[in-house]
Amino acid sequence: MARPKDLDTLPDRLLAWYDRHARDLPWRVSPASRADGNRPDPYRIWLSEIILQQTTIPHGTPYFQAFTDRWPTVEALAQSRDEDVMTAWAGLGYYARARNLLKCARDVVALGAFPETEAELQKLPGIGPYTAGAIAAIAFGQRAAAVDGNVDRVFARLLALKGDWAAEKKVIAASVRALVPEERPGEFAEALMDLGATVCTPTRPNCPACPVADMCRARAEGVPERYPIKPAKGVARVRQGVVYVLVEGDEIMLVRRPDKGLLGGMLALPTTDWPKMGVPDAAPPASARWKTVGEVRHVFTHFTLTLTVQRGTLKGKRPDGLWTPIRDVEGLPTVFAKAFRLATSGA
DNA sequence: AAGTCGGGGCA
DNA sequence: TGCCCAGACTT
Repeated sequence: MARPKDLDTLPDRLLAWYDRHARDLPWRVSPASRADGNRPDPYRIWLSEIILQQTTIPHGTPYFQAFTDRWPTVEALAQSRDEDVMTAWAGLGYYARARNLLKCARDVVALGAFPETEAELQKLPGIGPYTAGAIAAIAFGQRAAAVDGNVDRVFARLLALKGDWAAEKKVIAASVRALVPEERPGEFAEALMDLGATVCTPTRPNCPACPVADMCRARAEGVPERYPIKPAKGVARVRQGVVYVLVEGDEIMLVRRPDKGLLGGMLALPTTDWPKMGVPDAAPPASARWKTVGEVRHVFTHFTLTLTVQRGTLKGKRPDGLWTPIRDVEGLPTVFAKAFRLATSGA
């Protein structure tokens, strides 16, 4: 794959910049510490990469601390109960990550250790092209590329890529792979991501602070923030449903959602479905005197959900469910936490 | 190749 | 409101 000759000095210049400007992150071994012979812990690198998939560092960091405090090793995590991991993950989103996290931990324990190559890592659940490259490079010093959203943006600008975004992303991946240095491949990956996160930012890139600004075609064109050029998204979709807060005494009825699909495997309140079109069929979990207490609105990636919150006090026989003292409720995904708060606050 | 899958922060 | 964030998996 051909690449502009003028990117040849990028790795050395980027690593020199990284030596002075690396972010200090809980799972990371700094350049100075690496110089002292310290190496990243593959378990912590893997865990941080899974947590940070499509997740900001401020949001993910407290979860990383909580997970490593409670499960300091992959062996400890592999032995934990599924419900405990799902509860610890509640609020982070993309819950398939939590299910795959546990599967992966158990696979790794069965293997005896984390595999060290990109290809072997990518066979594990929850580890795709980006994460495999990141772990191989950062934890095992392999010459692998880790192309995340930051790196896509940095290279879209460096090369001023104007074509179809899906096709340009392949150009970027090939360009980055060709540039990964033999020495310090992991720090090269970290440096590219730091550059994107702190200098080559989405809306207001700080080009004067960029160590490779002179190589940047978007900078030369004068409007670097115009890149990357992505296709417009479709019209926003809206759905609606009903969520039921069924109470008896000081206990509330919860349910466990099926593993597949939206909020899979998570603790939840009973609901109707929320069809793509029209209104849902009423599906209260028991016959009771239901009163509407309000609505909650929640934005998912590809639709906005409005749930009517109905509250009922049970008089007859309890339906099957996870009846839980109201004060002990934890581990609900955010949309249900909103409904729970609405129905139990001041009422 | 296109859809699905969360949640929070910010312009 | 729309976009972004250390993307992966399913169809």
